[in-house]
Amino acid sequence: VSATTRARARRGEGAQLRELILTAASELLSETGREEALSLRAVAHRVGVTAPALYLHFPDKESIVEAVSSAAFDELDAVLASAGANAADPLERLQAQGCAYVAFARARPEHYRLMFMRRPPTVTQQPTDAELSAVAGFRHVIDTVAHCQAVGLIDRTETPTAIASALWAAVHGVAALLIAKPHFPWGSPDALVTRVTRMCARGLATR
Amino acid sequence: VSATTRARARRGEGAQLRELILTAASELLSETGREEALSLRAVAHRVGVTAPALYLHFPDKESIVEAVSSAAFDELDAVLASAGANAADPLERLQAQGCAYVAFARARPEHYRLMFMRRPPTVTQQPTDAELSAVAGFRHVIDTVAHCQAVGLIDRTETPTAIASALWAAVHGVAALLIAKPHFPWGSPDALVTRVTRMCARGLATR
DNA sequence: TGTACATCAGTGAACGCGCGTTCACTGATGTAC
DNA sequence: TGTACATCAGTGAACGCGCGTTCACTGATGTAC
Repeated sequence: VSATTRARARRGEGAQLRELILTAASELLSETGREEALSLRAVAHRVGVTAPALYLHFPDKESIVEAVSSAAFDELDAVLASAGANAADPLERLQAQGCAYVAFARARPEHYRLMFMRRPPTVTQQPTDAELSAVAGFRHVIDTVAHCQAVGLIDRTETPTAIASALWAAVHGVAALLIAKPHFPWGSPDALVTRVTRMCARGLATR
Repeated sequence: VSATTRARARRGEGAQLRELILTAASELLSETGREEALSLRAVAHRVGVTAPALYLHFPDKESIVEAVSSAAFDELDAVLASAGANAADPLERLQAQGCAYVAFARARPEHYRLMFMRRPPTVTQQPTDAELSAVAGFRHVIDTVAHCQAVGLIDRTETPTAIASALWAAVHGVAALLIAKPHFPWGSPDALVTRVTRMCARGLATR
């Protein structure tokens, strides 16, 4: 919202602007909670620069959005990597990862929308950077599932990837509904997320 | 896409246009798969009328969108009401309802987006018609859960509504992910949905 | 040490576009006398 | 049975808006001689 003009960068330091653009875009997304608020003019204004200056670092708007999304995927990756690190057993760790996932989504709802709720590009193309990062974060869940299977907490009739996909879908559902229907009478969001993760854990556990 | 002009309605029959508008809007959504394609001009053109004519029946664009969404909620309600009617037991019926839910979402992805993945209005207002319809459809799931509890298939430590919410979240996750990330290597979508519903059913079932 | 010059990091104005919406109007259809 | 009139179901042109993007430019900064 501040409108002061940024001092021009020195020779060779133009690349600083790139980071400032991404930060501004990300903050704009968090603060307004509306993807449409992320216009080139708004981003540029927040940085203290004019809109065409953004083209010095990005070929078009879409690539700015994708860079923001990609950074958010990295963040989620870190969250999942550390979640439940000190859990008593891997099945508990799995639940902790589920809770952390939803917490991330609720903390950054508009980023989460960008990451997981956007309309896919109509052209069937290569996986984007963002999609690859998604897979990277997903890896932590697959590993935990495999660990559960290794110690006999989950049986081995299905692959870790298949099981992790099912879990992902379930927690994504919680995250997405809480974001899209915040006024729905869920009772407490925390209760919903623990209920779902517990239901999943029970459904997977060996008897 | 056809451009022929529609014959003007006779006196007193202007209300026919309302239905035509809703049908056109709904078809446009299905065919293009893009909410942005649903512009007043596009809808009007498809009906064979000029854009201002839409204001004869709707105060603004938003109320057209909401009417389309509301109709879709009614459809989903019907789907859930009849799904798994001939299941062997209520727990199986619950799974059938889950599958039917996802099938609906996949058959009408853009309608599903409107219903469940849209940004909520910033003003915290009364529940919309659409939201009330959502509750109506949700009722069928709550009933099935209650039935399961009545016959001892699910234990009674939690309320039917709480359990149904958890189930809704889980299947919503499947639907939403399949819509938003269709190119992700899920394996077969059907496999994913049965895996999730089975996991949930097992997680809820009494031992 | 001074000066001409290339380069870099931007600016400012403008473009075309599609959008929701408004407004004054028109012309066929039915009604009253 | 004929005619004036009100009403209804639209039309056509225009509005202002914000958007992504382009383009010619400027002026400070560093470099070569």
